Amino acid sequence: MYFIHMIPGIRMTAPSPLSALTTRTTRLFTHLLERDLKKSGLRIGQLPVLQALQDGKALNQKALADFADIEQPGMTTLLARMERDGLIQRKPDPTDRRSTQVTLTPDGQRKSWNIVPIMEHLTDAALKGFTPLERDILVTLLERINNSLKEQL
Amino acid sequence: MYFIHMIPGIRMTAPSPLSALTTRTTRLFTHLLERDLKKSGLRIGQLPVLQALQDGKALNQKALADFADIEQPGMTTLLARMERDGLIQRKPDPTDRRSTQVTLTPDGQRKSWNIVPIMEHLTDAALKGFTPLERDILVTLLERINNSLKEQL
DNA sequence: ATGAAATACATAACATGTTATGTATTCGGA
DNA sequence: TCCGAATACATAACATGTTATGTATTTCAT
Repeated sequence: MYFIHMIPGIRMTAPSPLSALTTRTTRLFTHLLERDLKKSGLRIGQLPVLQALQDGKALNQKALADFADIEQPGMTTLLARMERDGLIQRKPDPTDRRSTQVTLTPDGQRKSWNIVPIMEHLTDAALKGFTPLERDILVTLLERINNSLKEQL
Repeated sequence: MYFIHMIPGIRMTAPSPLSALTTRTTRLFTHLLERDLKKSGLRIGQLPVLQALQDGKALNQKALADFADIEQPGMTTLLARMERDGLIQRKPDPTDRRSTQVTLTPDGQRKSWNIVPIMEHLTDAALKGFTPLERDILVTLLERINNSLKEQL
């Protein structure tokens, strides 16, 4: 049986600038992730693309934008930089001349293997001292906020 | 007496890409906040500056950068845009010729009053259905993650 | 008192994202 | 079948942030 007051440090606070708190957390994650990815020559914006294409899949740019949850022009410029840096390849879709098939280069493939341990290490560091229950509570509460915010769209 | 299982929707999950969850939440906050601020002619990056100077205070750019938790060059360009848009004024510090005193213009002052209700409304929407206890738990857990991540810097 | 270090600001180059808009191709209904 | 709508991508302009670097001023230790 778990009691909420068993969560270390729990205290009753005044309303907090919640968006500022999530923003700071995200910027810390971003900063540390960029630092760790640097050794592999990767950038944080590239992660969703590398993840989506890791198993050799070919996707078009719209599908990648949807996967990464960014707009299409953002994906276009991201892929231009990744192509410039030799991480991906684009070739025309033979079945639809509007569309472009994107795949990882061998170098992109190789570098993508570094991502999982880096993410795991950082997540472990972030959740240091968390019980599995606390982690679940956090995820649940964040997802509830996410859903509430999506209703505002 | 509170039991953790009383938190609606609580369930035991596999480890989640926590940074992706906080990033999505932050981007939702940003998107909605930008939308609401647009009516007042404000942008999200301007909020810390308006907040720091709201009561007529004059701060130099370094102090504002520290307050906003961004680097100095980012604050320089932000203030250049805000000056261009008539929200702030810069004048040389008479006691230190390296330094610039930044103050809000009357227009900046006036617009800054719109911020608090907008933030409150969005926070209320985000925390819809949260008990005060749940809000406190979320803040506590996020602050613990923040502190753990800062140790990694 | 002076010279090295620290501080405040600016600028350049860049990554990452947005909205607005244009172009080419494909799809689907009259 | 053909024309208008939808789709895929590109480009421009911009906001927001970063690191690297330069310049001017101030501070501080010898």
